[in-house]
Amino acid sequence: MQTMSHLASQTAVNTRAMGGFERTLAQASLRRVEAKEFVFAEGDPITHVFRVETGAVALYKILVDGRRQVVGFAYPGDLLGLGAHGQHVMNAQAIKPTRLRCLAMATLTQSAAKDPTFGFKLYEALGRELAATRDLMLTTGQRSATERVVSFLLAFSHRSQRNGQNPTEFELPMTRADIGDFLGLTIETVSRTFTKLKTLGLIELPQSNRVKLVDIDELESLASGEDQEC
Amino acid sequence: MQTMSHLASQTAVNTRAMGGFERTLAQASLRRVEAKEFVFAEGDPITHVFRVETGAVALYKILVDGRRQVVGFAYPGDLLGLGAHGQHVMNAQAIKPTRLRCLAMATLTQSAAKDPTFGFKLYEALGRELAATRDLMLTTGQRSATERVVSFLLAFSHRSQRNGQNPTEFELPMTRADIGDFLGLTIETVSRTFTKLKTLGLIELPQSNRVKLVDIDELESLASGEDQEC
DNA sequence: CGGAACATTGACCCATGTCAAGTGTCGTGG
DNA sequence: CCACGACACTTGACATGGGTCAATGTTCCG
Repeated sequence: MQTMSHLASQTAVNTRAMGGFERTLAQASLRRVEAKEFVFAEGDPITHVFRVETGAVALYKILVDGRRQVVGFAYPGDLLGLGAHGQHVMNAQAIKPTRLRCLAMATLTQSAAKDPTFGFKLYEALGRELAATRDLMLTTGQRSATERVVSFLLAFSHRSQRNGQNPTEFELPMTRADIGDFLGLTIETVSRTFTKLKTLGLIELPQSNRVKLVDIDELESLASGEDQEC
Repeated sequence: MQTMSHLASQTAVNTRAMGGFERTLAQASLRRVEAKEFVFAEGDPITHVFRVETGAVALYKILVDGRRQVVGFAYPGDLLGLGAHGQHVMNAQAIKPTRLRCLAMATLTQSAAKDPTFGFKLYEALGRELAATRDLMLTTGQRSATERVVSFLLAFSHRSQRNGQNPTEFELPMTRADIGDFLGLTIETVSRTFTKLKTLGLIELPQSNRVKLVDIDELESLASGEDQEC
């Protein structure tokens, strides 16, 4: 299949294969944020682009009545703050202690002006982001609660595998509320779905935010219609 | 507010303020497609970028079990085919007779290589697309059926206004099924919601795909939490 | 005129939301 | 070391919005 991105896999732009970008970032300043601290908020002027070094960040929008849509999570290697102009249109909040590289917007635009391929690379990176967002939309728009949760777990598993970590057992850095607001479900439904999957013997939950995938084949088939990665 | 895009407003990239792009496109070849004809399909190699001149196109993905997610509609001025690499990851199907300008991918990459700002412009255009997609996600993920339908109608109204057309009465080029698959609702729910809005005196339906917005203020407040355009 | 495609409407039901209670787990302070 | 509160998570009972299935209506076109 041609799809290059998976649910939740690339909700922020990854910097692999972005050439000179790595070099520029290596010497960018480092910033630490604690869990629950904001990297930036909706309405903030855009001054920097960030790359997550360690930790994890949730990206979300809020409706006036308080409902929240998490549009993605950024993990090590992911970029934050691309794609918007002038002001941020969403909130970026750390969900665990996080270190970030900070790259001034001015540097970014300068690079784009000098290197004709650079802007194009940004474009391509955003294209991947867009594909991931659309995959998520497919999930939240068309799938049942179980399908959503299973897709989410499998996506996390694939990400772990790509990063050379254990794809069958991992720690979820986010709360049930974050997962719910990401998948368009309530906390309770997320919790019940986890319990159901555990009862079916498809997963284990040694702790509430540690997940072990027991029967991946069955899980894959539960996430019916999944747009498989190649 | 800073949001530059609205539900459904920019689901495909618009070419306004894209400088040399206009010039290049003006001499690009023209293609006609009939209603229901595909502009491209998932898996097709990407050979061209298209700009809608007249008509309308639906963009969608399909799950293996047949469920469909419409991710957007492209209207005159909108670009189709940006953001993907190698192969198309979705289907683009005309929903009425449509004329398109066709621009070879090769031309696009050449322009990007020559003009350092061109790639950056593509990036910015995709940024708007991404923002629109996230707005849609907020809608399908967090809102009730009524809120979704009303948001959709208001977005269409705003688009009409921007294009100098009547913002209070317009013809919807798409079917109820298209709207449902866009908003994550069934045909029946879309239909019932239209009927309800009509009964409440908020809209009129002279024909089934012609809508008149009667009480826009009340509609705006029904689309609660709407991320207003500035 | 007949049929196809689309839209509307009704009856029913179920998945998921809502509300409420109860159960860890962790960190802090006595 | 224990008590306490804060917070996250789980579980249950119940309500309901929207899905499903089925029938009917409408429009359009051959």
